[in-house]
Amino acid sequence: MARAGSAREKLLDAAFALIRAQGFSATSVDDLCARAGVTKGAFFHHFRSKDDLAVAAAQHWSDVTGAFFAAADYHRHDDPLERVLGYLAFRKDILRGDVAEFTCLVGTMVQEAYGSHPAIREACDASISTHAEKVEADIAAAMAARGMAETEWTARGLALHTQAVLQGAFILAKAKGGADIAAESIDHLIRYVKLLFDPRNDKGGR
Amino acid sequence: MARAGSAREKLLDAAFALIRAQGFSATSVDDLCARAGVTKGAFFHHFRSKDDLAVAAAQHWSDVTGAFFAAADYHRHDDPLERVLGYLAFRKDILRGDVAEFTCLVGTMVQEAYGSHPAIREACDASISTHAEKVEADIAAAMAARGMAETEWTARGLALHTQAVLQGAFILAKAKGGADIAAESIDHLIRYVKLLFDPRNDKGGR
DNA sequence: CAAAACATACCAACCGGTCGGTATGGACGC
DNA sequence: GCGTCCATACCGACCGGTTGGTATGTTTTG
Repeated sequence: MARAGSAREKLLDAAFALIRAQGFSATSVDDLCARAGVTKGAFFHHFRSKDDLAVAAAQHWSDVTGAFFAAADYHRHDDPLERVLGYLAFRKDILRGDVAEFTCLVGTMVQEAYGSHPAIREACDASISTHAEKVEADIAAAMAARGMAETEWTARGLALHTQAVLQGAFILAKAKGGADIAAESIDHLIRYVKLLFDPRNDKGGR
Repeated sequence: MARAGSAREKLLDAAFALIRAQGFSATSVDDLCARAGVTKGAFFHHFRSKDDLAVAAAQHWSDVTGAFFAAADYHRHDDPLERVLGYLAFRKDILRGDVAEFTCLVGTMVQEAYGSHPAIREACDASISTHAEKVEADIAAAMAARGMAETEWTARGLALHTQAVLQGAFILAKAKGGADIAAESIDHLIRYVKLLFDPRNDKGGR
């Protein structure tokens, strides 16, 4: 597809930075072009519309974050539960720098687009769901390894819950202007997962 | 202050509906006036700027939701833990109708405003924090009633975690276009709180 | 009647998007 | 190996409509 360093790549990178910091609507095409160092002509050569850019950015976000998490070393654990807990610890670890540097592009975008831009909503949903499925696989393996068959919750539901906690933690971080409460929320999530898989609480509590 | 049915009230109501559905930036002053059935003159008579409207909307949101939750009947329980669980069950109960009808105004707004509109960020933070403090009071009472002194988590941290889960559940609901996963996430939160207060897991697990 | 509450008319800046054009480079006939 | 052809990548002036905001009335209310 497009070469690295091309206008398309630069516009996508600019979209990551600007939309995460200001939101989608508040980011103009001119803003994106200025940040990417290209002109409007280049923008509309690569993207049919601003909405089209949003969809492409969501897909690119999936690719970039997918590779990022695939390269993380929590996958080394043999025990799938350790991989899940390692994943969550990793998510906590990367809460560094400015808020806009660790928050989620698609989580931010879907809030503005879900009602009026179906294509964007769908692309964001796909990004979140694809990521959740990887977590789900480890959760399901951990359940199977422990013979947990009668839980009143599912691997998929718990995987999506982890994503909800992360997205919510980002909102609190934005509201309070720092990552501290986000980290605390992830600690609660880690504690919850440990409790769920604790033999004393078989069947998921109660 | 302003009478009910006045232009100010109508504009604030319009802000609730439009911003929850489209976000803050995508909602124009003209949109708000049209929805409220007033003119621009009325808008700028009551609010110095669009940002000013956002701050007022966040404060009004605090008032309205504060009264709404104060009137809910989970407060009847004598056991503070039952009040906490009743609160969460209530939050799950009110996930009805369109997504824009049950999601959080300030959670939506702070995503677009945190970096560039400090006054709005602050107003949203105040709204979330004030609400969380009421949950915190019941959590703290429940901990005291059970003599839980050595937990590695605090009442405030858990209260904020409940808000993070709710905000995250809203994002997933927006991404997926329905309330189902939001409800499932709240179920996980309820299960977590029960586990935390389960005597078998004293000291908060591990 | 004075002040508060609204309406009307208007503006400059900015918005997403279009359009005619150029620069580059690879494919292909000869 | 050289000119023709064409697709891709990119440029930047420009357009009509919309934006937040203002200036100046008119109406309502205490």
